[in-house]
Amino acid sequence: MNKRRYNSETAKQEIMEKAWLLFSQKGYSQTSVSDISKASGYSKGHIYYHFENKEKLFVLLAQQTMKEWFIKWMNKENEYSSASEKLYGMAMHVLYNYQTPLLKGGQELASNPESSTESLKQLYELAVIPMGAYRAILVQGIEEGEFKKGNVEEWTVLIGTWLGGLCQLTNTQDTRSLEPLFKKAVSMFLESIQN
Amino acid sequence: MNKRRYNSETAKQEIMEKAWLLFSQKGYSQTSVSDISKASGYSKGHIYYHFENKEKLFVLLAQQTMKEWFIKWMNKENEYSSASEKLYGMAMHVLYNYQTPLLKGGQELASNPESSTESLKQLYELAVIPMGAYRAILVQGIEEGEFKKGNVEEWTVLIGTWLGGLCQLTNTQDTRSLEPLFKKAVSMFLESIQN
DNA sequence: ATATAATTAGAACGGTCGTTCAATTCAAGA
DNA sequence: TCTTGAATTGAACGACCGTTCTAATTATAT
Repeated sequence: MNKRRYNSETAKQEIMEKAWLLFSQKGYSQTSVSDISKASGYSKGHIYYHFENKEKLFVLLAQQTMKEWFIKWMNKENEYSSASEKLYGMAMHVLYNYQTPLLKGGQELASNPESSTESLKQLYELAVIPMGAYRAILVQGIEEGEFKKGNVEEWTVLIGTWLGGLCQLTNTQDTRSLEPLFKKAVSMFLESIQN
Repeated sequence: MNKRRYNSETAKQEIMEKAWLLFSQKGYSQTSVSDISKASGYSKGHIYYHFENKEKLFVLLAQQTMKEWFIKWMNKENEYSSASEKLYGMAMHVLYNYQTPLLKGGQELASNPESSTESLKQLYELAVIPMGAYRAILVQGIEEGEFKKGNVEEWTVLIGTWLGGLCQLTNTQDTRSLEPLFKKAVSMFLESIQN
């Protein structure tokens, strides 16, 4: 093959994009570095020029994905005023932006005894982010008298697991068609916590 | 090694037990046939004497697990009379008997493009079983006037995803300590559908 | 023009994977 | 006792894994 010279940074970006796609589709261990090489068009050696190893590449992508998810939510949050509206908005945000396939890869990596402890820690910290966002909404609702005074931690976990569970459906169903279901979940949840 | 002769059926059983354990702990692709061989004490060749291949072995275990889950529920169901009680009972049954780790392996297998279509179909049929059990409870509740007349299919999916999402917590938290959370989810759900 | 360093490809490495197979042992029937 | 076939092993196979290394190419600075 020719050793053309291309912008190294865009190369890195392209590798990350293709890797993200493959990890999402096939999971962590079922995606090989060769797969990423073929899909991106860059040699295996070049991938290792940019990234220390497969595990670190994955963690980086997971972090980036979660970061984008959070920033995107922060930008959208102000569109809603009441905590109830925010909860509906969050449900839609989760439906359309929460990348369950990639996180599934994270569980895979996490359950592998050979994963480095540092990666495990980093992945764990990732899971905390959405919970924080949920909690913030619930706290606002309580403070403004919109929601009852209740066990915030419990509520946070409950809405988190519900939305997470619903997200699994995106594997088998069209995203758009799931909107009513997500909204229904929120409305049922609100029935219990609203004043 | 000596080629001792042992009861072949118990050998098969022991292999299945160890395989089940490993698949649950490490997932599908991270569990090798060699792992199963070492853990069970039977040679690799002997595993292939009993099972066509790794994929079929896994599907068999998944089917068996789900079957047992369902039978166990059927036996327990009569302990509860009202549909509401049954829903609480089901939540506990799911918490203590729903083998998420193994099903995680199922998702792994399902997302692998090289899995045989037959295995995929069999895994999909598995996911239907618990939904049927949830639906039955909801239908009973409606027929006996305990629950509102509502969209049963929607309710089924909603309680199913909620319980499924909550089950993920068993990966990081003690099962016993999750009881209140599961019960709280059911009580919130009931608030919305009870007459 | 030359030297140096960054970049890129692809072969090579040691290992493991799922699977197959020949060889062997054992139990039971003839 | 001899034969047959089921049971069992472990070596062997080809493929692929993540990673490393060498060599080649190119850009840049001198």
